[in-house]
Amino acid sequence: MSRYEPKAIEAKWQAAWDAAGTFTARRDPLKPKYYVLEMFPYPSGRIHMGHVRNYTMGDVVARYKAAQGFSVLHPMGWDAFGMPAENAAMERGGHPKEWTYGNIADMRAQMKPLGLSIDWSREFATCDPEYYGQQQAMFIDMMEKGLVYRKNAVVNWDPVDMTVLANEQVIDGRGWRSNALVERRELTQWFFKISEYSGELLAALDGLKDWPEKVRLMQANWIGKSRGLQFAFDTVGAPAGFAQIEVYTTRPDTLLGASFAAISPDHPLAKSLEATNPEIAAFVAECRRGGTSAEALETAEKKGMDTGIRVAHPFDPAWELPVYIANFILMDYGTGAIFGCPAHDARDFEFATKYALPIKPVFVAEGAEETALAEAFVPLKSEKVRYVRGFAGSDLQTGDEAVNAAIAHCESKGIGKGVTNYRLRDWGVSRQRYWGCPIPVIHCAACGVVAEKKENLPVKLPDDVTFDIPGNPLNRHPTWAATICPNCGAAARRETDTMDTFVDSSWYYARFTSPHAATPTVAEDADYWMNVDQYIGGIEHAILHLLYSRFFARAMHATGHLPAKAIEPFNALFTQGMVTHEIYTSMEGVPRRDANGEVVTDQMVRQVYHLPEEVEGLLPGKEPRTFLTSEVEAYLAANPTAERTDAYTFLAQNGRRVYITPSAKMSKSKKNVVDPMNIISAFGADTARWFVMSDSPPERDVEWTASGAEATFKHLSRVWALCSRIGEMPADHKGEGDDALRRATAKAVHEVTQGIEGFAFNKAIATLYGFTNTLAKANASTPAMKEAIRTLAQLMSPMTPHIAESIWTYQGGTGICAQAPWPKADPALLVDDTVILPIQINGKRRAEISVAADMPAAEVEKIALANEDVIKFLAGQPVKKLIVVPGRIINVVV
RNA sequence: GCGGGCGUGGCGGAAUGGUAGACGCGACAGACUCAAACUCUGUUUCCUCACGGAGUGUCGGUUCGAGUCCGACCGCCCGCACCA
Repeated sequence: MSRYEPKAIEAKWQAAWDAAGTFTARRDPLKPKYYVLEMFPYPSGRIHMGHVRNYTMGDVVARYKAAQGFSVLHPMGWDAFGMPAENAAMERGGHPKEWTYGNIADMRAQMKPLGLSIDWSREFATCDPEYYGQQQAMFIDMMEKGLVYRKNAVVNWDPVDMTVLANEQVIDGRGWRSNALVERRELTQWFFKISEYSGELLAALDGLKDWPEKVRLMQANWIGKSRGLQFAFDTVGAPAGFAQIEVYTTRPDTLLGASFAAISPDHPLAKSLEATNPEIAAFVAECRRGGTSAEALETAEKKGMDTGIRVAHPFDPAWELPVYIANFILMDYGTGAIFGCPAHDARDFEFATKYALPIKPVFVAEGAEETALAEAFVPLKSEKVRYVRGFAGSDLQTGDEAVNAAIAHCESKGIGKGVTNYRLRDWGVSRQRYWGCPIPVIHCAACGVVAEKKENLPVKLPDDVTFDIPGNPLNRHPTWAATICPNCGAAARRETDTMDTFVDSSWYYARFTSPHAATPTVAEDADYWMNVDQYIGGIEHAILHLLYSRFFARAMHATGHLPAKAIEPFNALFTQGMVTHEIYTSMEGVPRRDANGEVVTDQMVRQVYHLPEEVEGLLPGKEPRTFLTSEVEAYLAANPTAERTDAYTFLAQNGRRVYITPSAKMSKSKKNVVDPMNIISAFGADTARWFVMSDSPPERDVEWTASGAEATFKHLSRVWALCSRIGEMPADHKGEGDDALRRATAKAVHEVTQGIEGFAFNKAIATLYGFTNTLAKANASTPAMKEAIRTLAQLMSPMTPHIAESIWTYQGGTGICAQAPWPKADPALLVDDTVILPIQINGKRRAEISVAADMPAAEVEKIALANEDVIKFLAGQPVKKLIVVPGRIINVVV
């Protein structure tokens, strides 16, 4: 064998796998199936290290499961609709379609050299009409099932870009792209009825045993179940039609502490009053302004306005409460109206204090007496408290008990009823954008909103659009929207909204089971391949994508597109950490200019970022770091917003000092990125794959370091050299220690298997390092050495498949390593004949003895007490207790 | 504010309640070399010449035995944030 040259062998083996169709997924009735899926990428055009880590993890699992005898499905596709393509078209011209498909081609070309075991014949992009046409078909099916509907909703409207913005696209009240002040507009929007499944989506979380606890918790909080009482106040002095106000409360036990009622500025009553009362109109308008994330930061101040209307307390018609319009009441939770109990709610307390409303405690701490409150008293509902103004249940009870008693009491008196509420809202999917899946409905003057006929699908996006003016190109296209009503045949107009791109990613996992079918799914395929056995992706999708997918699987089942067993589509979920890198900055002088462009002062210092490869002073082993210097301190003093840099080195090119900030997520703006393509061309894909799996546990962030990548390459080169050496051993070499080597091999098999099974890839790799060292030092017979290195190749193959194939073939392995059955460890070889037992005296290790593994405890005791060191440390003291844990440890207590 | 997670060498990190620091990086020493790089061999938690002692954020508890379990505190990270 010659030198280790990854470029040559990697291309060779990738071609060999392709030619043999090694990774083509097939329905095989004789094998158990295994479906591994990594969250598919957005085709930005370049892969990054995060992709490498994500897809390598999935690949390790896929290759391992294939070797275990599973029929593996490991597909790849593209989450290809979305705003960036339109933004690119607006900024640089061109068409989103060309931009997107061009990026897909580029990214595929960058991914292929990684040698992933992907069945590329199943590849698709969500912007393929074949894909989104099926999505439209399901949309229509869901309309029929009542899972899709239209309603008016308040949205963030960007008046410049003329589109709806998601909450996270609104920054400080302005559109993230246009910088225009965002307006709250009420528009008719399409919604998926995810709230219909609130209870089920919450309850089913308990069954997702192989999901991270954190994700389940985040989803549970997001769904936000609450149990409370809904009842009506009779009004006094309200306009016609508002004889009653429905309120919802989770603390009906505090009804006797009520001091006011409050309604949302968006409540129908508020709207009615606004029409006739200019003062109220002004207040309500003020509340509606902003209304985005900025406001939350700006001020938590509670504001309200007394409407003059009064309501009667349900327990005592003579007791009247004022009705306020308050800025902190949300219209779309509960009924949009509340009763305020300031004593036991922080918000109500703040409000009552401001408007001098009464604050009467309903309960006090167990054993305490009623006193004036300086702040709201809000103990856990599980805590026992003493009710001083209770009306149901015993005086001494927990909040939970009191709530239940209060609901029962009120229901028996005919005052309202117990209600379960959820925080989860219906999913608004309308987007006034071009590059998305068209909503397949038609607006007819006579028939209203009508679904397109299925035989007319897909409703394709027109190609002849321009992006030179803001707004939705579909809306201003001269002919596209013009169509005929599928119902009456009259001239009608297409819906010009497209779907949120989260819809596209809510069912792609199901489509992979029959990616080119003429229906969304095919029953036999979905039945065989679903569910996804292992899903891998970023924690950032913990809520939206994963919750939408869970909803969609249920909706697909309801419309006959998925079997019942697939309503929870992902059996196991793994969320991987990010790839991080140090950040390098230097200070650069820039002239400061006034408004006319005239230079005012010579220089001001600016922080500029540098790519890792620009920082040549960072030579390994040169200890380039020094702690804070006065220069850095001076810079920081002059630039209070600058990030604190705590170390520096030198930029070799011009001698400028470079400051190092600790690792952060790789990002283009900070230039702390390492291009996977550079790594692959320098060291090969196997090095990149091995490195991203080593060192850190996969759920945690991994720091990319140049020295770490080099170390990996060196290690693979050593394995290569070791393989050559073993290959050149004379066939009749006897050596010694065959048995020990077999034991070491069995142990390695066991530990690597455990490591992969448990998603502890870093530990599996640590084992492989250790085993390689053992093998390198061994002097066993030639057959034993060959067997050991073949096993090493197999154990390495999920991580470094190319070098593994070369070693396998060179050492006489049969067929393709990727298809060889995973090695099994002989249990007999995992147990050592003799064990070393440490001896503790009073819990401190003092000696050790070597005994037969199966030696009876009584005999072990004898040997331990006869040990020289033990005798020395005991110094004649009597032994109080002697603990022998077989195969583990001995503890002598004196 | 609420919820969750995490604190182990110079660094990334290992340790079913049973020898703390596997494995890797870095560092140090030696071999090879005219020399350096590469490569190979070895050392590397701290204190102590040594014997020995201390040690997993801090304090306390349970246990024959605690990084691991329990309680309080400190620090860091993440998620949610007017949800009545």
